[in-house]
Amino acid sequence: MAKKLTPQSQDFSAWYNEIVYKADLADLSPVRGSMVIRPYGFALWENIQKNLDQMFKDTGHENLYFPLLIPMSFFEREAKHVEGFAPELAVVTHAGGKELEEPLVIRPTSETIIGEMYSKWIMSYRDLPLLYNQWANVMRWEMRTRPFLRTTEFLWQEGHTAHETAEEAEAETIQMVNIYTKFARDYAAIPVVTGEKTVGERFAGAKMTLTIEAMMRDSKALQAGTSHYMGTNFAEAFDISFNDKENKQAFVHTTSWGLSTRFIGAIIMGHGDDKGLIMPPRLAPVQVVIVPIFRKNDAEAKEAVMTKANGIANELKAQSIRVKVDTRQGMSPGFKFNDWEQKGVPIRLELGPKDLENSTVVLADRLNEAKETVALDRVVGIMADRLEQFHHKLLKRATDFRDEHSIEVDNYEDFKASIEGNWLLVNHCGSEDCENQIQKDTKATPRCIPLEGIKSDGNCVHCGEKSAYERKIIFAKAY
RNA sequence: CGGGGCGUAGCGCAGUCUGGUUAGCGCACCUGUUUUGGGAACAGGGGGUCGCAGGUUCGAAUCCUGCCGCCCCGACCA
Repeated sequence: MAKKLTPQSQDFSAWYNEIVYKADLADLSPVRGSMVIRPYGFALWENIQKNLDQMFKDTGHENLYFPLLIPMSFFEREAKHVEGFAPELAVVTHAGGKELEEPLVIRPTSETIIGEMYSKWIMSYRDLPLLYNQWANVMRWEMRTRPFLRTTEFLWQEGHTAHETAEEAEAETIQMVNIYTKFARDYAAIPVVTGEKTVGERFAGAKMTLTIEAMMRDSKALQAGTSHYMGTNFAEAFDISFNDKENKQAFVHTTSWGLSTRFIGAIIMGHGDDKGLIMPPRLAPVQVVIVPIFRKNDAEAKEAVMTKANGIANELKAQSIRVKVDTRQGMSPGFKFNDWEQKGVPIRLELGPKDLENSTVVLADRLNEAKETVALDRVVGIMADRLEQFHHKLLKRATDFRDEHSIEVDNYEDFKASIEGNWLLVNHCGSEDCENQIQKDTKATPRCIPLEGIKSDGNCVHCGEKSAYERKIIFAKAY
């Protein structure tokens, strides 16, 4: 713990790996590529879950649960889907001491088994729309893994809806990406760019993929949530048909949308600095930490300080503020200050004998350099407002950073010169070959066609063909 | 699967080239004392199949053979 974090500017990846372990978010597990999410990390995930879940329910969705194992044959029904996932499937071939007749796949996503069940449940237009979501774990056997960003097993929610018409399903797809956008901005203080994936970057089997893209502090992009319109592809593969109002058979239009524990990676890299994490207050496991200060052999002072610290904590709890009193023994106050800064707690109160004499408390804000002294009888009253301000300061900081590192370029020389450290807004022809050449050249990929982008119909930044979109699209290096 | 590297205490490493008593250092951990308002100091202490198996030798962490595992870079990906 005494060791300093590697500065972001020196080695961003090293910084990331160190802070994940130092802040007690996660630990390595014995199985390659999978991790243990520790209480501090899991509390963050629980806060993500709780708030997103409410947003889903507010828009009419219900939760349910599908099983982990899926028959292998299901993956062969939708050609593009199997093509997309085949290399990264983990397969169970033996159980109960015998080889299974048909191998079972550990779900990499649940479209197929959900399709199977929906085909039994949906008979009539009266059964539609079907608006379900599940919180689950999934497995994808990735080549290279990193804590939270890409682990073999990860936690997520996957929403799967079925609709009567394309229009309705598309509206759902857009509604859900908008929920992700709002969640990222209003809870995580991350100003994502929302847009559509190009054909080459679409989800396996989808007709439209919408994404939220977040800029990390090294200015690389992280896809933080996606919402897909599947058309009738899955309905046709799994025979999800219904009788419409005219008593004609029709296939349903389906959507799916997901946000995973990767989002924790977005919070770490989107806000963190050289001191460690910076937790967005609305999701922070601990919003306020109180560090009591006293000498071990001064029982009277200890008693007075602890009583006051617990008193403040109880009053904050009564306002539903998540507060912790650091009662750990044998650690110097300086150590504790650094420890909580590393963990990214937004506001820290330091309370010692000197403060009690003056009826004050020292308040340190994770985003400010300077500390301030606040009257003891005011500190509880200002806290909710301080946390609100913290959220807005954090969001502004991230928004300014994103905007400073987003630039328009209109020729390939400038593209190559500025791709390091920036998101580039460019005209593009829409060809997958052209995308691939740019990636080979620069490691940058099309992140999205922003929903609210700069209108433009110029020529492709790389090949000079006419733009395929009526707006500029974002290219960036990504995680 | 191509290229590179590493397996010695919970973590990070030295020792291996040139075999030799009890395998060492830093951090972490335990006990005590003094400390405590920005990562405390001192003293004492616990903890090891030196990746695994075999071989050479009076003697192997060190030399030989085989195996296993992990990490980094690339192609793939939320």
